[in-house]
Amino acid sequence: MANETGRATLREAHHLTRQLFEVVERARSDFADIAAELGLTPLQARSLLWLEQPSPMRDLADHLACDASNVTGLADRLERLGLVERVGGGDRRVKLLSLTRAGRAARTRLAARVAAASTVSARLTDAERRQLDRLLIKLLAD
Amino acid sequence: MANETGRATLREAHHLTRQLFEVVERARSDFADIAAELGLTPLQARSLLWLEQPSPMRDLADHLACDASNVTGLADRLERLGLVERVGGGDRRVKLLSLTRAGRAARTRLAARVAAASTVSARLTDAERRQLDRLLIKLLAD
DNA sequence: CAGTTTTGCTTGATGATGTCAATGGTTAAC
DNA sequence: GTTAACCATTGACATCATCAAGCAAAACTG
Repeated sequence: MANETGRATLREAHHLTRQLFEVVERARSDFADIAAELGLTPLQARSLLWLEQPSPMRDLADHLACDASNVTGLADRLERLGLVERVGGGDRRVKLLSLTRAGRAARTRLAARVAAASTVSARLTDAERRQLDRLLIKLLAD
Repeated sequence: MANETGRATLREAHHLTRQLFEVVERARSDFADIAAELGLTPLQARSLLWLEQPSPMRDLADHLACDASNVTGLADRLERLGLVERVGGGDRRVKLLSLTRAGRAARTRLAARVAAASTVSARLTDAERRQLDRLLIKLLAD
């Protein structure tokens, strides 16, 4: 690890990591732009897209991998924007976040824009996509 | 784009994008952990690593791709931690951020930990790294 | 059944980061 | 030498993150 090859590998790894970050950063930025077009933050847009079905706030917190108290504020803002509403479920502890009519419209627009902008990997051929898939799977293996 | 192939491609692209995010998220999380070990936020750690030479706050703002006013607060916090200090350069408008002795020590520790944890692509063979490099370059092409 | 624990949501405190607009001091450009 | 551009700071504001505390409802336990 202290020889020439080791150092070269480290530099190379760093280079690859930086490129990976750049690709993702670009995708993230594209998504943020789309969200901003609808006056939403990325997190709000992600929530909207995920809320295909009325869902417990707890589940949304899990999906977003954030604290439950965070979702309270998030839901407050989305509610103030008229995009979601809190409705009761069977369990009276639980509040389901349900898209309003306006929320569904926003979600549809979001989805369409995201799909249209999903050119991230449109630059790759089928074979290249399969290659990338294989590499990413290897990187993500436990 | 409305045929079977088009739809399949879209799904596939989404799948790949999600995997890319996951890889980067893992790397980001690893970095955040390392930063946290030194009581730093990721942004503070990035700044420290970048401050190899005393540099204008403006340059740091450019590197971090954030507003200059943001760097003021960032520098305040790093200064409060005793890791950097503001020193004057030739241009009296400019303030250089310069690592203190403690800052250099922290930077060294950070760099070592980052290098050791840079196993993100250590799971790939040389050939696979070259493949990944080629694919990422294609994704990043303008 | 009664008492304890767990769960789901909210609230409040606190901190880091992001934006924007305005300011003061300095340099550069015309 | 006046004007324009630049650097850092400040203040107001919003978002997102964590943490601790609290309440109500459910689930579990003896």
